[in-house]
Order: sequence, then structure tokens, then C-alpha cells
Amino acid sequence: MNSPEKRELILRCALSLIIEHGIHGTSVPDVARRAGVAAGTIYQFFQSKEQLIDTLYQELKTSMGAALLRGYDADLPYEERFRLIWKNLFFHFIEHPDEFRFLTRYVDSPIINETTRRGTDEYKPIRKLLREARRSGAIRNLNSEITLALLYGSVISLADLHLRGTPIRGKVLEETIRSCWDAVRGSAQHQ
Amino acid sequence: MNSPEKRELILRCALSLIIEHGIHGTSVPDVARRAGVAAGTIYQFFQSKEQLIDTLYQELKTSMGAALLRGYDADLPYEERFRLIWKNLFFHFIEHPDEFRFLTRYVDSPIINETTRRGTDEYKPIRKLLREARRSGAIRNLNSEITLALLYGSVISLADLHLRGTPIRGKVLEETIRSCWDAVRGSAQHQ
Amino acid sequence: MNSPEKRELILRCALSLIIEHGIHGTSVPDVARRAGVAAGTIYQFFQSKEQLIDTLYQELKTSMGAALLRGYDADLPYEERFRLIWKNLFFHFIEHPDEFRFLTRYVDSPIINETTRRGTDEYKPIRKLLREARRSGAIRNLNSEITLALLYGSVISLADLHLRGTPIRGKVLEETIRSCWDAVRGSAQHQ
Amino acid sequence: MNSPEKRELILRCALSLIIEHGIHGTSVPDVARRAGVAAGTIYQFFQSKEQLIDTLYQELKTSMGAALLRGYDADLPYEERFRLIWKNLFFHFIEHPDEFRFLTRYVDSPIINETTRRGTDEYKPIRKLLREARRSGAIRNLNSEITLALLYGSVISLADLHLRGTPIRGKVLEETIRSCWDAVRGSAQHQ
DNA sequence: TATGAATGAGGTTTCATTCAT
DNA sequence: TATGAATGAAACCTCATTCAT
Repeated sequence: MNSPEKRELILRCALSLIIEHGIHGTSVPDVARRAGVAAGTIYQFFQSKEQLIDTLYQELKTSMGAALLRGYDADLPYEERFRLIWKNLFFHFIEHPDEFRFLTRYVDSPIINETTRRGTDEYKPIRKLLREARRSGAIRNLNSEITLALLYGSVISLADLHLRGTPIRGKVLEETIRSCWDAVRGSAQHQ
Repeated sequence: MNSPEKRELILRCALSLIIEHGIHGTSVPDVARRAGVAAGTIYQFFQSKEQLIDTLYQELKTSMGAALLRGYDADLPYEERFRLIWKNLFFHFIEHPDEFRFLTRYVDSPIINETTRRGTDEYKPIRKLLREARRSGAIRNLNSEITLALLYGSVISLADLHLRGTPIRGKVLEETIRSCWDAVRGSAQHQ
Repeated sequence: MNSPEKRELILRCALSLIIEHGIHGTSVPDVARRAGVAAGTIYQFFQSKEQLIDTLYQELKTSMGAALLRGYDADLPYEERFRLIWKNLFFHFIEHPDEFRFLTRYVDSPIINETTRRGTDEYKPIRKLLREARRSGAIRNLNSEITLALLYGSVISLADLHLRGTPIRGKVLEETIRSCWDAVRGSAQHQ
Repeated sequence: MNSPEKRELILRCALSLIIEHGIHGTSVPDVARRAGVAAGTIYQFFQSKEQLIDTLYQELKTSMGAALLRGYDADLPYEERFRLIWKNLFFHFIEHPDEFRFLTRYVDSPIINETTRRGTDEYKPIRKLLREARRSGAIRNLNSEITLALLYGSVISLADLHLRGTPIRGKVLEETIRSCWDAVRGSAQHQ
């Protein structure tokens, strides 16, 4: 196993342990044991436990940011783009539950470095989309930050519900997305 | 200062420290120092640090549950009731930012006892309201769990936004609530 | 309840708790709870936990010393006196198991004050008896300290056995005492 | 220094400190200091202070059990076997005073795990010897448990006396052993 | 580069003791 | 005199981190 693979393995094992027992309940030797390496080896890749967690946070956020824009096409109608992003985020979350839990649980944690948390703005393209749509009158005349919060909040909330055992798929999923779109669009004209 | 007051003080100091430094970053002596008592005194009121945190969680959840239904009147139209609850929750959160942060940050934390977390169902009256409204055709034909998630998720998300510096009040607040109501109501008939 | 009675109650409760959980496992509040007094009250009678235990040790040793000589009569033959003392000690121990356990378990404990442990010599009359008997040729020609150790060791050992469930009474007890007497007397002439 | 050696060192240092200051008066850092290791190191070898003490008890009991039977030969006459065992135990105790103190002081302590205390029966071969000797008429017709208690009690008692400054050796030792043998043998026939 | 035994600072918790009531 | 809440020193123990191998 080469170095990048080992690094990834350590991060994955840290993630699963943290989801199970919390950051506080996960020791470096625990991570080492699950990854099948020595505790010291972890310090070949990460300066400290904190930095490992920071790195994990960054990578998961980047991964989410990439998923967000999968198949994005600026030529599609606003509603289609909204639906695409909503679904990209939703499916990314429910297909990677540990990443979802980690990102939402620790987003505000003092354990995550302030600069890491700010990091890059994963939602930049969405902000742009929302600003354009608003200007064009395609969606409700609301501050884009608010619209983004409504969008993001609804996905988080429903992914959580799904993972807790209320399945959201098929027609229910479609109706749910329509509901979110109604919130965003308001009584604005259709494109 | 009598005993219940001291107990409350300890809980309040624990809350503020946990918001600042996380549970992990808050030691019992830290809490004691801020509360102006000896470390041992905390163990007069709580069996352990864990139980202190559990108690905090329970009390904040109960307090939120009470705020939720302030002024609730089953004779009001559905939309009014929805607006009332939305605002109750929103104002409770933005007026008690630490409680808000604590409840949302640690809802899923392994630090919170499983039985404590389940506890009583604060949202029971809302579930009932949503079920009735759905049956009567006043809102979108969506599983009440989903509607509740949309409602709760939007409040969380917007309270968070507000506390991060994007003020939501006045007309913006009204439009935001209308947006959430649109999501819930869908194309259903007005009452 | 007057003061001396309360003092005795505290000592008795301390004794029973110490036998159950050890000195280390018995806290002053524990003793207070069992005695039905406040923790602070114990400090009206004893300067410290250590001094309470010292006092307990002293009183139990004095009580044992008194039991030892019950019915002693210097005019009796040596064997009779030996039998009397052996039985006095044996019955005192098996009738007061907690006192027995405490005295034997903590005789050498660093918890007991050195001066307390030395204290008065409970065995003085016995030493005298053994010296006389030895001089008179009635018992084996062995250092009285050794004879005393043999006597005391055998009682301890058999009281322990009895309390652990091997009953020593009736003819068995008689034969056992005879055995001890044989050890002490040796091939010396009968009186 | 390799691991087993370090483990043994820790046990030996714990033993000497416990004899000096009691279990309660011996802290884990104390043991670490005397052993020249860090406090945390002790937890590499033992799960807890309690388990360290349990282990110590077990090892000393095993060591005593081994000493007991040194040179044992079932072909020797009963008296010789009795003398051998008596001396084995006596010399083991006076040559390892700390082990002797520890074993006798804590045999009944609630600190020692119940299962540890029961453990293996170190005296099994002696019980067998005593039963045989009794059946063959070589010793007094007394329950073997009682005879064992007399034997064990006398050794304990005399080792204690010796260690307190009354030397028992040479002719005195011989006479003392004869005394114990007289107690056991009674008026039974010589072999 | 990888190991894992060792470290020791710092955590939680206990409990003998005090003192205002 | 009696109380028991409060104290805070000191206990046990964990675990992020280091470093000789």
C-alpha cells in the first residue's frame, strides 16, 4: 500500500470512528488500530489529531462541493438547475451518511479550525445562480443568502429524515423537491 | 444564593463554555471557575460531567418545547398557526443563541444519552397540526414527517443565518415565512 | 441519645462499614449516614477519620484484653488457666466477628498509629503466667514469647476457620484445645 | 530493560511501598517514581491500580505455593514431611518479609478480588498429606482443616515474631517445630 | 519509513474536613 | 451542639505525542 492510499485509509477510519464515538471518544491509537498501522505512523501524515480532523473536514467539504455541481449546465432552465443541485446534494448526503453526519455535526465545532471552516466557498456557483435568477425575476425576491439557506436547510433536514428511516424517493422525492422549489420560486413567473 | 439558583448558574456557565470551546474543551474546573464555585460543588448537583451535559440538553429541549407553543390556539387558521410556530421557534433560537447552538450541535452527539435524546417528543402538537391540515386539504399532500422536517429545517437554517450576521426581520422575515408556508402549503386551496 | 451513646454508635457503624468495604472504601459521610448523624457531627467526637479508627482499634483491643481474663484465677492449675484463656479469646473472637476481623486485619496496618498499636500490653498477665509455668517446669522450655505466639496464633487461626464455616465446638473444640496445650506443654511433667 | 523485567520491577516497587504505607497510602505516581517510570507506563502493564494489586497478590501466593513444596517427597515419614513443609513456609516468609506481610495483611481485604483470593488452593497437597496421616493414625484424630489451621497459624505467628525481633533459629527453631508437631500428632503412635 | 512503548500533562472524580447556619 | 453544603487537594487514569529502534 502506497502512501496516499494509507493516508486515505487513515482518514476513512478516523471518519467512521468519529461517527460512532465522537471526536472526543476517538483516540489516535483507536484510529491506528482500525487502520492497521502504528499510532506513530499517523504522525507521518498529519501533524496532530486536530490537523487530521481539519483535513478530514476539508476533504469532505471539497468532495461535497464537487458532487454539488455534477452535471451542472448553465444553459438549463433555472428550475432544472435548482433541481439538479438539490438532488446532487441530497444523494451525495444519503449515499455518504458518515460524511453527511461529520459535516453537519462539526460544521460549527470549535474543534474545526476557523480558517479551515471558511476555506473555499463551496456554494459560490449556487450563489451566482440564485442572484441571476432573482435578478431575472425567475425566483422570489429574497436575499440570495436566505434562499441558499432555505435550499441547504431543506436538503440537510430531509437527508437526515431519510437516514433516520423515513424513505424519501420516487414520487415523494419529486413532491418534496417541488415543495422546496415552491419556497424558492414563490409567486414569481415561470421562466 | 440557594441551591436551585446555584444549579442553574452551573448549567448556564457550562452552556456558555461549551459553546465557546466545545464539550471536550470545557473541563469541570473550567465550569466551576466561571460559576464561582469549587469543582467539587458541581458534583453535589450532578453525578458526572456527562450527566450535567445530559441535564443541560434536557432542560434546553424542554424550554424550546415550551417556547414552541406560546400563544398557540387551535381555533386559528392553519396558516396562522404555522406562522405562530415558525416565529416562536425562530425567535426562541435567535434570542437564545447558545441554547440554539447547543441543541443543534449536540443533537446527534454520542455524548448525549440515547434515552435523553429521545426523551419527550417536543413536536407532538405540530405533528398533530400537520396531520389535520393535510387531511383537510389545507396543505400539500406530503408525509407529515417530511413537512415537519421542511419546517424545522428552514427555521434552523435561517436562525443560523441570522446569527451569522444576515439579519432577518421586518419585511424580509415576513417574506421568508411566506416562502416556508408556500413550501408547506403547495398548491393546496386556501382555508 | 446522649453523647457517649452517639459516640459508641459512630464507632460501631464505622466498624461494620470497615469490615464490609475496608477502611479505604469507607468514607466519613458513609459512617455518618449509617449512624444517622451529619458528617460534621463525627468531628465533634473525633479529630479525624484516622483518629476515629485509632480509637476504634484501642477500644476493641481493650475489650479483648478484658475478655481474655474473664474468670481468671491464679490458684487454678496451669492447664486450667491455659484452657480458660484460650477459650476466653476464642469465644470473644467468634462472638464478635467484626472486632476479630478488624483487630487481625489492621494490627499491622500503617493506618493504625504506632503508639496506639503498642498501647498497653494486653497479654501481660499471660506472659507472666507462661514465665511462671516455664520456670516451674509445667510447660515446655521455650521462650515465653514463642509460647505466647503459639497460643495466640492457634486461637486466631481457629477462630478464623470457625467463622469461615468449619464449626469448632463440643468435643472437637476440646480436642483442639488439648492439641494446643500439647504444643505448649510438650513433654513437661503434669502439674 | 525489557518488558517483563519492567513489569516485575513495578510489582516489586508497589509491594515495598504498600508494606511501608499501605495500599491506601501508596499512589500510582508513588509506585512509578520508585520504579523510575512514568505513571502512565504502569497502565501499559496493568489495567488499574486494583488489578496491579490483584496481580501482586496472585503472584505472591503462587510463589508461596511453590516454596511450600520444595523438596517434598511422599516417601518420607509423616513427621519429616510435616517438618519440611513447616520449614519451607517459615523460611519463605522470613526470607521474604514484604511478601509475608502483604499476604497476611490483605488476605481478607475487600481490595483483593474475590476470585483472585479464592484462586487456586495452594494447600491442596498439604490437605492430602494430613488426611492420609490422619487415616493412618499417625496424627491426632482431628478434622484436617483444623490441623491445617494449627500448622499454618503457628508458622504465621512465629514468622511474625521472628520478624519483630525475637530470632527463631537453631535449637529454638527445632524445639518450636517439635512443639507444633506435638500439637498435630497428639498422643498418636509414632510412625 | 514505520513502529509502539513510554511519556506526563491534564482530565474527571472522590472525600476528609470546615464553617455558616 | 448539630448540620450538611461547600471546599479543594489529591487520587486514578487517559491519550496525544515522541523517539529509539
